[in-house]
This record gives sequence, structure tokens and C-alpha cells, in this order.
Amino acid sequence: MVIRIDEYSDVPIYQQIRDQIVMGISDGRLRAGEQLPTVRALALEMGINTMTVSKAYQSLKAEGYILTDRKNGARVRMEIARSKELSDANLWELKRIISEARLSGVDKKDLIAMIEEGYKEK
Amino acid sequence: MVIRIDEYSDVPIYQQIRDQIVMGISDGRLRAGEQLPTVRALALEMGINTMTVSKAYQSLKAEGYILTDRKNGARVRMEIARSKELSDANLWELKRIISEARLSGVDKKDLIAMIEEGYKEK
Amino acid sequence: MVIRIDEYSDVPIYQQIRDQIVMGISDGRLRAGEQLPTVRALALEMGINTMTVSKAYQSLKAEGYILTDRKNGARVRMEIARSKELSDANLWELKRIISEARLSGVDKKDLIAMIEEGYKEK
Amino acid sequence: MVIRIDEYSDVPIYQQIRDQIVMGISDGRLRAGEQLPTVRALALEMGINTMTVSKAYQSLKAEGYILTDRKNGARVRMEIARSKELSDANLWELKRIISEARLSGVDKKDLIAMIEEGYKEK
DNA sequence: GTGGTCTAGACCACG
DNA sequence: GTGGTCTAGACCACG
Repeated sequence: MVIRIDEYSDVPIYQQIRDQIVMGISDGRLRAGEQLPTVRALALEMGINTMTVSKAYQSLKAEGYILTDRKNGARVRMEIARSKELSDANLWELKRIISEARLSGVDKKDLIAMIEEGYKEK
Repeated sequence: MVIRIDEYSDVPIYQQIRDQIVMGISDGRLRAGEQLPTVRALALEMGINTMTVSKAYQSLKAEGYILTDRKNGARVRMEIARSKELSDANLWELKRIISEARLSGVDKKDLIAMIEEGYKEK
Repeated sequence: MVIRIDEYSDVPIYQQIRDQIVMGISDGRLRAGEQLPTVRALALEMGINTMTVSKAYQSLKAEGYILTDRKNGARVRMEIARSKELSDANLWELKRIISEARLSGVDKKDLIAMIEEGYKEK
Repeated sequence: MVIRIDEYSDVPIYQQIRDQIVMGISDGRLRAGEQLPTVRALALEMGINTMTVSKAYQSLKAEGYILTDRKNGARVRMEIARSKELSDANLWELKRIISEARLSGVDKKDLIAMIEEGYKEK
């Protein structure tokens, strides 16, 4: 899976990596149990510091998306915990985006289509 | 309209103000043409720096949500530009949230319900 | 509150800081709402890098023990979430220690006394 | 006695082996004088490196829990030294866990029950 | 002034 | 080889 960094984004690099891996897991580009690139390999490939990648992985690990071991590096977790709820931050963020979408004249159907797309079987 | 700030949020205060005003316009608590409090008044009321409020207003102005003039202060714009599209940033953010929702086991219907709620007539 | 680092310990420095702040909150040396030293101040005082202190604070923040804001630095949270349960890691660790205590001939009463002491009103 | 390894735990594998053998001795699953599997046998059975098992055994030997000789392999020691004291590391660790338990709202009685359980006659 | 991010580079234990 | 930790030093946005 290719990870692309927008160096002009306000979103920190480690967060962008974290987000893209989460999205990769959700949309099936990363399978349960699949091996992630090593911290060093990904850092080298992306031209960034290993600490930055490490921070992304540690975040993913703390959130229960991946597991790391010293021998094999990082893998997508087989059973990701299902809280059944959006975090407060995501809930607010979603409300904000819906408000902005409405004000921009985005059709409600387009938003729903995005959800359908995101929930499609992979 | 009451604006509530979470001073411990990772979201900058000026951004929280900006977001809540946008949401207020979207859900009808703020009407087109309606007068906003002055920078000084809002800053005083919320116990924060005027610079912070000013930053929020400037952002809203730049985005086309409000108009300011020296005489009348700030008002909600009568005709907000309707790009008919989500910004790139919002598009990505929405995809991210949908991915996380799905992985957390949030029901697709709950997300759609939030959209319906946000688009309800006011 | 004085924080002491054992530089020969296997426990990472950031973890030692984190642990001592948690213990300080529990035993009343740090009160709810109390200001913590700034990242820079603590780093300087302890002769370590700001990143190391920052890591400790971020861990405490993620665990819900403290809150940070840009203006005032870090504070002990007023209401710490009460899961009512030990983490798996702490549960195992406690079992291990009890086993080792027993084998070393430590009196059961001494362990219970430590618990009583730790739960005393402050 | 079955030893279970969590390869994704932050606790090193050799430490997990060491801990489980100590717990086995304490709770009577391993009797004084009882033979332990050879390093090779255990490593083969668990699918891990012999070096890792060897490290665990060496640690147990250094701590006085087991004895090794070339002819008979490793055995649980007949008389384990009873220092009557917790090590400094365990003392600190126990204090930390008690602090976290208290802050999490864990009932004091639950901790005491764990001690009673760990000290039950076998 | 505050915390947050990032780099370049180093060292470490584990396995 | 793997992830984890730490430093020295820099730059950033926020307020």
C-alpha cells in the first residue's frame, strides 16, 4: 500500500501515516494479519525520520489497530476492538463537516453515497 | 447563540469559534444578515484574547461566511457561495471518519442518521 | 513534587516520570486541577531532553490523567476516568509480584499493609 | 506446566518464561526438585529460539529459583532463599499498581482478595 | 511563553 | 534486523 504525505498539510506527518493505514485497513488494502513495512523501511522510502514513523506505529498500536513484536515488526491486528461508537472528537468533526457541506450546497445524497462506498464489502 | 470553548481541546480556540459559528449558520441559529457580536464583546464574554476572536472572524470572512465593515461590525453573509463541493481537507477527513467508524463497528445507519439530522429544514 | 530518575533503571525515563506523577496524584501530593511544571522547566530541572518530558506528558494526557493547553501548560485532571478495573498488564504484573513475594517469604500481612497505606484518605 | 507466550507483549519473551516458571513454583504447579524441560526441548515445543529459553533459565538460576547441571538439566531448587523482602523494583512496581488501581476506582478488597488467592495453601 | 513536531544521529535490548 | 529510547537542536502555531 502506498502512503502519500502532503508536506503542506497542517496534519502532522505521523498523523497522516496513521490515518492512511487506518483507511487502508478499513478499505481492505491492508488485510488482518498483514505485515507492515518496518519503521526503517518506511522512513527511508518516504524520506522522513524513523522517529516520525515510529510515532505513527505507536499510535496505531495504542489504538489497537496493529501489533508490534521485536522479531517481525508490525502487523495488522486480527481482531480490532469494536467500541461501537465514534470518539467525541470524530463525532464533532463529522457534525462540522456536514454543516459545511450543507452550506456549500453539497447534496445530501453525495454524502450518503460516500458512506455507502466506505461500508462496501471488500 | 452560545459559543462554548474547550480550552483543553487539541482544536485551537479560534478554530472552535469559527466551527461553531459555521454550525450555527448551517442549523439556523444564525440567520443570513444577522449581526455577530463585536470582537471585543465576544472576547470579553468568553474571557479570551481579542486576537483569538479576531482570527476566527478573519477566517470566516476569508471563507465567505461573514462580512465585516467598520461601522456595523460583522454580519452573516446573505448569500454564501455554494461551491457544491467539499474541500479536499473535508473530503479526506470525512473518509477518515467513515473508515474509523466502520472499524469501530459503528452502524452505517447511525452515520446516515447524522446526515439526515444535519440537513433537516430549519 | 520532586521527581527522581533512576538512570540505571530499565524503566525508560519518560515512563518513570509518568509513573511518579500518577503516584503523586494518587497519594495526594498532586491535587486535582494542580498545575504541573512546564515541559521545558521539568526537562531543565532534571537535566533531560524536552522530548522525553513531552512523551511522559502525552502519555498521561492519553490516559486521561492530565490535560494540556497551549496557554497554561499541563494540569491534573479534575475528574479522572474510573474504569473500575486493572489493566491486563497490571493484573499480570500484580500476580507476578505476589508470587515472588510469597517465594521470598514476605508476609501476606505486609502486602496488605501496603494496600491499606496506598488507599488511605489523603 | 504449560507456558504461554504473547509474542506481541511488551514483556520480552525470556521474561515471560521466567515469570511463568516463578509463578508455577509459587502456586505449586512446579514442585521443589522437579525437573524442568531442557532448553532445547522447551524451545522446540514453543517454537522459539534456544537462546531465549536459555536466557530465562540463566535468570532463574541467578535468582536462586533453579539449579542446573550438565547431566540432569534444570531442576527447581529444594530451598529457595527467603530474603523476607520484596526487591526494590518489585516494591516500586507494587506501589505503582496500587496507585493506578486506586485512581481507576478498583476496590481495595479486590486487591486484597488477589493476595489471599496468591497465598493460599497448595 | 506554551506544547507539539521533526530531524539526524546514536545507542539499546531482544531474538 | 527489529522496534524503542534518548539527545541536541530547531521550528511551528497558538495565544
